[in-house]
Amino acid sequence: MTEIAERAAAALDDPENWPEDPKEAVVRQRLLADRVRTEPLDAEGVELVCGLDVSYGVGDTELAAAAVVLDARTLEVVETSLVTDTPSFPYVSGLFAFRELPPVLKAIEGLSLTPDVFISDGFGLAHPRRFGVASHLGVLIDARVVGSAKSVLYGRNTPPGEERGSWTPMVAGRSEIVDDTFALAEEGAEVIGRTLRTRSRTRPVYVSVGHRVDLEGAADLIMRVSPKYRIPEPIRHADRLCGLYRKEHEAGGAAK
DNA sequence: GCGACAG
DNA sequence: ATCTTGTCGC
Repeated sequence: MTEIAERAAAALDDPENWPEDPKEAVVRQRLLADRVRTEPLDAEGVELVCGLDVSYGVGDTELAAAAVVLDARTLEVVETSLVTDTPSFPYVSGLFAFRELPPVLKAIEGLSLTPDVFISDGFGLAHPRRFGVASHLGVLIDARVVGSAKSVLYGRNTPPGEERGSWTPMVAGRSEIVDDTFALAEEGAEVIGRTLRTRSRTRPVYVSVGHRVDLEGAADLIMRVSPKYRIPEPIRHADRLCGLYRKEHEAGGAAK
């Protein structure tokens, strides 16, 4: 078992990590948020990237999580890990981690490789308490994690240019940001993420620091692993994998 | 009080 | 997230 797998198992076993209700969950987030660290990430130096995603079944009774490791250079899948589970926490915007991390940690536990960085389908610092799933996961297993979300949760956003590679900062709090002149935002307000166009004339994705990466490196990595489609390849693979897996699971078990 | 609200 | 056919575009 790898060190990361062991830490994932330990995080799952600690009851302190899994509050019963939203109220306690918020307290837990505030406590752990202090542990988030930002450090430089050399996107070009990454060799193994792991995409994570969760899919849901009908009636809120089952979900599937996938961890897919890709060779960052060729973008070929080198390992996959799948797991099915039962939701034990309701869906509450801002408290994602308490619902999705249990199965995700189990999927990570099943990996035999050690990815250089993980990509989570959600936010990191671009969160009301600066502690979205990406940061939460990173802190629990002490790994590098990048957050890549498909829609906005928190902060001010400005649409980037239409071409692939264009981006604008996501800003929290009061800012003097006006239209596309975000230079002012860099000085006064807090930059919590990046609205990034991974594909020309297609909706952008929202990148933020999860844990032990910096925003520059995170955005560079997302661009590197999204050469063709809007959604980063690691996430696309994880999405497809757990989606199909869950479908087959229902088809075989739910004999009506 | 009135919106907004990751997957 | 999920329920769902065709359709416009490269």
